[in-house]
Amino acid sequence: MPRTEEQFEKIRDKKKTLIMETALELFANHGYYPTSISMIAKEAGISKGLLYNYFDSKEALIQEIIETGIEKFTELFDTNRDGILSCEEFEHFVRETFRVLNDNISYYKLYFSTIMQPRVFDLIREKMHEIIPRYLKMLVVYYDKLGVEHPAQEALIFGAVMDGISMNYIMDPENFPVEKTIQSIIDKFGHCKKDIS
Amino acid sequence: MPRTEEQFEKIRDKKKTLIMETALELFANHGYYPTSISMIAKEAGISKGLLYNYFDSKEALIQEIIETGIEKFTELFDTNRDGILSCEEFEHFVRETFRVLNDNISYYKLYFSTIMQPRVFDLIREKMHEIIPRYLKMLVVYYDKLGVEHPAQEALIFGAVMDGISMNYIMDPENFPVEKTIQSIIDKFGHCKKDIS
Amino acid sequence: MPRTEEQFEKIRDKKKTLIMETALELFANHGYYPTSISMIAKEAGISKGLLYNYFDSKEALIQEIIETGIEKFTELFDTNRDGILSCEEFEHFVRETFRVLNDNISYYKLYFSTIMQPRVFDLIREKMHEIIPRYLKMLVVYYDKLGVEHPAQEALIFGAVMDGISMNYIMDPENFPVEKTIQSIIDKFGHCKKDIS
Amino acid sequence: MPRTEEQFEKIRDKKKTLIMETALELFANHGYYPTSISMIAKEAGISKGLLYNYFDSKEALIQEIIETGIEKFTELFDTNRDGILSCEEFEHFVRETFRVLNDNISYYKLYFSTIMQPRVFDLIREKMHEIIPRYLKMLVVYYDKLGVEHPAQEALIFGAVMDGISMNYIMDPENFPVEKTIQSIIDKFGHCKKDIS
DNA sequence: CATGAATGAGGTTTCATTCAT
DNA sequence: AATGAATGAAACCTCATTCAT
Repeated sequence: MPRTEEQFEKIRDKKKTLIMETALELFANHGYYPTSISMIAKEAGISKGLLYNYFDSKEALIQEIIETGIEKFTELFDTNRDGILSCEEFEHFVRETFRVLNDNISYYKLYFSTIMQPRVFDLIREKMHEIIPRYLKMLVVYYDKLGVEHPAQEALIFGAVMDGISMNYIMDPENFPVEKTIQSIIDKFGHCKKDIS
Repeated sequence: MPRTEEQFEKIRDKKKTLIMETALELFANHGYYPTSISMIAKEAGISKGLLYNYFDSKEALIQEIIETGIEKFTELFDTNRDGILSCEEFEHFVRETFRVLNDNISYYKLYFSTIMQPRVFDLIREKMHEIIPRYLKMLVVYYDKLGVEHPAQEALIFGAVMDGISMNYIMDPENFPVEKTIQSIIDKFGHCKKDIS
Repeated sequence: MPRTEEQFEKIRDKKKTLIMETALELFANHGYYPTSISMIAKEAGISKGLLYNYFDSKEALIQEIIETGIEKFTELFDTNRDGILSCEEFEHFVRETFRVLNDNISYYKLYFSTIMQPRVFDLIREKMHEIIPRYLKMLVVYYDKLGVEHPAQEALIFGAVMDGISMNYIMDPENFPVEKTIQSIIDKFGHCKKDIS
Repeated sequence: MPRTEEQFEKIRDKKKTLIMETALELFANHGYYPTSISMIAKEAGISKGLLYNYFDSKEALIQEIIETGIEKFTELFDTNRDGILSCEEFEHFVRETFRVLNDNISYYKLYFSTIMQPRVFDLIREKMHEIIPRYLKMLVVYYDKLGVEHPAQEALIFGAVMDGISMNYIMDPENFPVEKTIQSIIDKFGHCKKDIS
């Protein structure tokens, strides 16, 4: 009995996911260039040829890995969000960031090791230029609503701050003072009136 | 008549500097792995062989480039500093950071593109583990003196924030709101009493 | 449809043998260092890259060639031999040595050109230290049984003599007086009572 | 006061000897190919350039080293010898061989590591073809005079035997049974009537 | 869908040799 | 006589990619 179309697709999806996850792990821990296609294939338990059945090139592979990660990230933050952020949601946003980082350590290791590499960044430049403004705009609106003086600049600074915090968290999650940082960030960049109770 | 020792030393110093500067530029703009020894040699106008007269390997080259940069950085910040920071000096520290970044854009491009790459970071791990604690300690003392509640954590967070700020500045110096950021950082992380005048 | 495991193994075995035989010939006739991987690949009709698919390095290649030869040699002499040599077997041993040399001229050219080269000998030192004592012991027992005065020393000398004979034979097999040498060796180092008929 | 011609020549000779001895040591212990000109110059405490002032090439260097050794060897054995060997002189010849080997371990290490290497042997082939027959002839005459049946073949065999003995002695002089070997060789290859006393 | 042998361009590195000083 | 910076050819080796099966 031949497999149905769906079954085939399921197999393909599974293999593709396997390859991407294996590659992500290796890219994150050894770096993009030092990780060879051979290593990935061996680690995933498949042949090099099969890998090329799923990805046109090593570049296409990392591109898809990073883009998928970005999409997952945006999905998480776009749920029920129309671009308008409340004070509670700001706190949620910060907390959620740490949760997402923590759930995808390898991915963000790769992300930060890659984001500043010219050749690799070229592969995702467009995607980034499409995503980032959305978040910035959201923050600008937020700051504007709260009466912050230079909302665009404040948004930029906040973004930069979150980058640094995330990078440092990723480098050594065990010893990073998550809770204190969240409080600090909210206090300093949330611009919310504190409850006097 | 052979050249004198000094003449040779002068030649060596000049060539070594030339090689390092050329390599830095290329590493910064293309990345470490995509930059080949051939490219560096051609750009520097020397033969591949000569490069190996000055550096044992490509790794040794980037290692020396990064370490030299770190040393230059520490020299700048270590002058007349016994580890005790005043409020004015804190502001100076933040301002100076931007100046140093701006004067060494290529170097910091390389630094950030490299710092998260496992293989490359291995080459400078020790150096880093020797430098970073010095700065953290200085900040901890500073915060402690000002009565900040968790000085060590605050220092870590401030360090992470400066990383993110620096990285974003380096990626696009033209459009980064330097002055506003400096103010913001000092306000939020300086913990100094503001003059009411 | 992919090739079966056996098909792959067959291909690998064949190629590996081809490479080793080609390399042996070149190493023997030009020397180890003057023979480049390129020469071997070209002579074998394959790409350089493929050679590295079979051998990790040039050193690994010569190592395997020499070790394989040593193993073949020991196999020949270990058949039906429990370490006890009779007078007839001593003669057989000497004769067989010439036959083996003659059947593997290239190999022994390589062997003798290599055995005294420090770097190369390092690669097979262990193997040699494992093989040689076995043969010496056999000879010691043999001489001891025949009542020779210093059997260990006699064995050493005989070994040295056979080395020299073999080396000279290899250098110019055509003009070497094989039969006379065999007789001479047996007479002088066999220590057997001659038949008086 | 300018140096005299002789003084210059003396300096030249001294330097040349220094280079040759340094090179011999390194060639013997590391091999010809693995020893670089740089290593030799550094070890001898001179510049690479100066070395080329004395030797046209690396090949010329080893060639001169080996040829000088051969000449020294023939000088030793040619003194007061018109090609006629007595029984006592045969013994002397064997003993002398060990003494010469022992006094020039490095040289013979190099000699044996080199003699079978095609490229290197080419450099001294002529010299060898000029020397060896002289010794063979001397031995042939010797054996002929003693009534040995196939003097030419016996001479060849004896030469081969001495090669093997020498090689083994050089590889591990400490543990080689010199005295016993000398006796053994004289007994077996001297063909002298033993004194019955 | 799946394999891994095979390729070839290009990478890093070495080193005998030259040459300006 | 002496230096060592400089060259360039050629060495060893890697690896993304292709392809016959």
